[in-house]
Formats: sequence, structure tokens, C-alpha cells
Amino acid sequence: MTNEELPLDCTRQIEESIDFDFFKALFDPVRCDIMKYLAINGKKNIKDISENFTQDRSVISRHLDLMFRYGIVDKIKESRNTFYQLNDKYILEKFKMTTDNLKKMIQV
Amino acid sequence: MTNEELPLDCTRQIEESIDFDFFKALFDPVRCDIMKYLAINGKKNIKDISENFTQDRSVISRHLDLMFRYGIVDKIKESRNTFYQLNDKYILEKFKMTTDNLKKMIQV
DNA sequence: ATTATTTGTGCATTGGTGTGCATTTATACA
DNA sequence: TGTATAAATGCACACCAATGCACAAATAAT
Repeated sequence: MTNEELPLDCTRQIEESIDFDFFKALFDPVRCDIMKYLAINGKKNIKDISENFTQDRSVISRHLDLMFRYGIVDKIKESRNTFYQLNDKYILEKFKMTTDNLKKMIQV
Repeated sequence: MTNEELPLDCTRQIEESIDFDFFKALFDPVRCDIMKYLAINGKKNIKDISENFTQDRSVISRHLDLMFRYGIVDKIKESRNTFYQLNDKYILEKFKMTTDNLKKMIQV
């Protein structure tokens, strides 16, 4: 391998170690608050969730949709209601994976 | 303990498990890019770093200062130069701590 | 059928902050 | 002392992503 390939390889290794998009989605201020609410209250529908926030229901709805697309929450559609609950196992798994990857990268 | 105290206790437990401020600081788009740059290039001064970004040097300087305040990077002042290098050990430690805390919370 | 409830979505607005410029400060060098 | 280089900081601005409103769609209840 030439030296010129090293930075590229290093970049790829970092990108593979940390799911930047996932964590960027997770650590948005409003979504952190939604996360905390769901951690405490379990499975809730959009109406109940949004009643605990200053933002409009539509805003909370869109945040939850984004969180669902990143696997942060589970979505359960029941009749008129759309329930969400925290996918804590998946979040833990993400942190665990990142920790393991970083360990490998740093302790060479 | 009464039932009314449970949510408060739960909130405290979550706040203690995840350093939200740290991770919010870490997962800013520009700061993620600076992180990657430092991971590859090691110890660099503000001038060198900012030459690799579209943003003004002053902007990069402010981002690095914030990263330093959160322990993400080390700051080394040498004569005219202010060098920064990634505090990878601390970042790893944060992920490890969070992983352990979440494990404790979830697997009860 | 009609009304009520919950959610989804298009669109205009806005305000928060990230940004760049200009200036000041600090250090090095000749 | 004067000049050059690097960084810090005050400040005003632009931008754009988050937000809220309004309406539509879907389902439930009566």
C-alpha cells in the first residue's frame, strides 16, 4: 500500500466506526427531550406526546417520523392512533458497536 | 417511595446515563468533519485545519474552542500557534460509560 | 349520514445561530 | 522599532431549518 492511500483508508475506517447520521439524528435537542419522555412514559401516541411539548403536534409528528426512520423509535399504527416507543435495545447496540469500534481503532 | 417520585427518579437516571451536552457538541456537522480531519492528521494548528474547510478561520477557531471546552480535543498553545489534537481516549471513555449505563438501565 | 378524533402534509414564515468581516491582541523575526 | 504571521473577539447579517397554520385523509362513534 502506498502512503497516499492511508488517509482514504483512515477516513473509511472512521466512517465505519461511527454512524454519524444516526447520532446526529439522536442528539437533536427536541428529539432528546422526546427520547426522555418516551423513556419514562413508554408507548404513547402523537397526541399525548405533543401535549407535553410547546411545539405544534405536526412538529412533534415530523420529529417522531425522522426518529423512526433512524430506528430510534418503534412505530405502532393502531386504528386512528400512531403509537411510538423508544427502541432502547437498538440505541444501546449502537453505543456498544461504536465503543467496540473505537477501542479497536485507538488501542493498536 | 411513592409513585409520584418515580418519573423524577427516572429522569435523573437518564440524565446521569447520557451526557447529552457532550454528545450534542460532538455531533454537530462541522465539528464531525473537524473530528475526522484531526483523526487522520493528528496535531494541527488552526491555520492548517481551516485551510481544509470552506468556513472562515474564525469559524473553525470557535468550533475548536467549543470542542476543547467539552474535552473533545486537547489544546496546545505554542508561541503564535494554537494546536489541537483529538482526545480520542476521552471520546472512547464517554461512549464506554454511556454503553455501560444504558446496559444497567435496560437489562433490569 | 354526521360529527369527532387523530394523524399526515403542503406551504409560508421566522428567529436563532452559524457565519464572515474587521479589528485587536500576541508573538516572532529582521 | 517596524513588519509579518497567527489567533481571538466584537458585531452585524443572511440563511435556512425548524416551526405553526390550515387543510386533507382516515377512522371511530353516535
